Amino acid sequence: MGRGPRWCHARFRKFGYKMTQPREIILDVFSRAKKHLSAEDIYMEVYKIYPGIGLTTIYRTLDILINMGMISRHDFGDGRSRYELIGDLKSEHHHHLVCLSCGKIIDYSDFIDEEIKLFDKLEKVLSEKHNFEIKYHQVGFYGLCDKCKLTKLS
Amino acid sequence: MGRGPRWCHARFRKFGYKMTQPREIILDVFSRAKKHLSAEDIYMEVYKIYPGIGLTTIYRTLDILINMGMISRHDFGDGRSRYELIGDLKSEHHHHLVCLSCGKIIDYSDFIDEEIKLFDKLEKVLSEKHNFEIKYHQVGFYGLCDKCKLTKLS
DNA sequence: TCCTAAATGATAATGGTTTTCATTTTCAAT
DNA sequence: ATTGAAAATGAAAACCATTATCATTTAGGA
Repeated sequence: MGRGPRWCHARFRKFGYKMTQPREIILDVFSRAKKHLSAEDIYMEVYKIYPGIGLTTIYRTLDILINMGMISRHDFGDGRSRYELIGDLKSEHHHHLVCLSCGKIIDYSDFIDEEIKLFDKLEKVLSEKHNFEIKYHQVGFYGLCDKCKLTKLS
Repeated sequence: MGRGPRWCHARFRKFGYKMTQPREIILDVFSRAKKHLSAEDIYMEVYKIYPGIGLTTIYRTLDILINMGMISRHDFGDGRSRYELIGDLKSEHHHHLVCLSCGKIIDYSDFIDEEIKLFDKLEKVLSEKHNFEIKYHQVGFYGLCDKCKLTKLS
């Protein structure tokens, strides 16, 4: 609901963009994704049904979707950006555990209630104090995952 | 105190590294810095007193300092990493407001008490639950700063 | 002072992302 | 349905932060 091709078409139009097959497929890939996707992840998925696709188009579409507020970009420090749909429950809070060694990313949802309360308050105060329009926030805990913790003992 | 060249020399030795002039100057640049520095920021500062410096040495020294736990790396999504000394009051909490348009970064310290309490708890629970060794955490609010908010109205 | 491991810096390579540009596609107006 | 201007596309080259290579220099214990 509100996610079909028609709805998207109108949404694209509203922003002055055209709806194209590559864009539709990219959105479809996003809606089926169960994790954060890199540009290349998306490229490879789209390629399966649309081998003519170019990486350039992936990047351009990502820019557009970010502009339209439909996806968010994340940076986990491994040199490549990850993207995910906004609006899904899973993406409402961008809180992660990131392994500095192997790059593994774990989403967590502990203490979400407490966090939401604090972050709502923070967002309100910060945006007023610094005259900042806050779009989203990100929380990352960085360290070593179970496996890499063992490796590092050598 | 505990920051002089002698202290650093011993600290480097302890990790099997040698103390060199480039490294000493880089540390000096850090200690005088009032904000997060990019590799090139550091390069340009060091260049003023040591024109023989190479960018490669900057990057290698940054790796070493991170390994020794003397600096931390931050990623604000503009494609280049920033670094700052650990141990200064200002760097104890890596909480920032980042402008998505101009890249401006604001450090804030509101609600720090409440945040510390929550993050201590979170760190404890998460590290146990996921068997993760947490080194540090980062919080970022992303949006538009006062100036860019106006620009975007056009 | 000497010796060896470590550090250095010029250069080239890497890899994710952007730019360029000639061609193709979309879609509102006809 | 056809048309035409504006937007989108993809191949290739450019970009740029960071990393690897390697011959030369330096640090610091013996």
